[in-house]
Amino acid sequence: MKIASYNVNGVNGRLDVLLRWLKEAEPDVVCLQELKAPDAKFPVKAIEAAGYGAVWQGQKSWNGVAILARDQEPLLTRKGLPGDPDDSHSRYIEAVVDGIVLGGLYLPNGNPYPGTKFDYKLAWFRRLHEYAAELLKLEVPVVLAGDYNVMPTELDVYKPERWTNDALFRVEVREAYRELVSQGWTDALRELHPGERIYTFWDYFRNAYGRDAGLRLDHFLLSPSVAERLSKAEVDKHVRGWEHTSDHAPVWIELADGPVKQRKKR
DNA sequence: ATGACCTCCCGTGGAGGA
Repeated sequence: MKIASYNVNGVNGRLDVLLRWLKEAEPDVVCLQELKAPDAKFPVKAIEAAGYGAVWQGQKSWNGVAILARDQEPLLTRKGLPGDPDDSHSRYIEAVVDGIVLGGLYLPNGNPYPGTKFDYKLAWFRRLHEYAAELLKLEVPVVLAGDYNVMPTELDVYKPERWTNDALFRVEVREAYRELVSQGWTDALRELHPGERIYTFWDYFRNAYGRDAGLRLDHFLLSPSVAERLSKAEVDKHVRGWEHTSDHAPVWIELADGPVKQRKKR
């Protein structure tokens, strides 16, 4: 089972790129972020024509998340993260596909630091902590996938010293990510590629992609019963080199039908 | 230190992104 996450940076402006990648990569499930479209403008017909069922939570201009499933309809279980009924941002959607609970999330950017946007980011992170702990207690297979807007460690930034006061790399945010993982989640890409430089985002400025000046922002957190099935975790980096592409590349994991036994202990 | 680039909006520049 192949599960992907892709911050498309505008689902309509990027529709051709998304469809091209879907055809090439053939993921079974996709979590999308930054739809930048209201519910009524989600391109459901084109996505269905490509062979995917979809659930989505749109928003005019900003944010927006969706879950796609190949040859089936995702079973919607939640729209919005609990903990703040006044939160109007579309940043969390959840569905069950093939017995796995998929939480698709788009964590706030939080810049500039310091300020109200940074405070909102930390508050959103705290709500995610609480809800993620509840999910773990259920002891069901869960994947929390999306754009976390955090580089977890210095290994995840092309030039860490330039980012110390950025909301994506502030110590408070890295600590929040570390605490979340320590609840019992497995960071899938890091699990299979310890010590390796992996980026999922390259900004549009200064030929960042050409210089490989990237950031690792898009993460998969796996509950224990999913983590033992993890067989691959990769970034479709070449997609970032396409015309009219997003500033993020698609990221994906592959799950075996049962436990993968030969994983080295770390 | 700044800006560079790209998206969306009823726009003809501004805001937000990272």
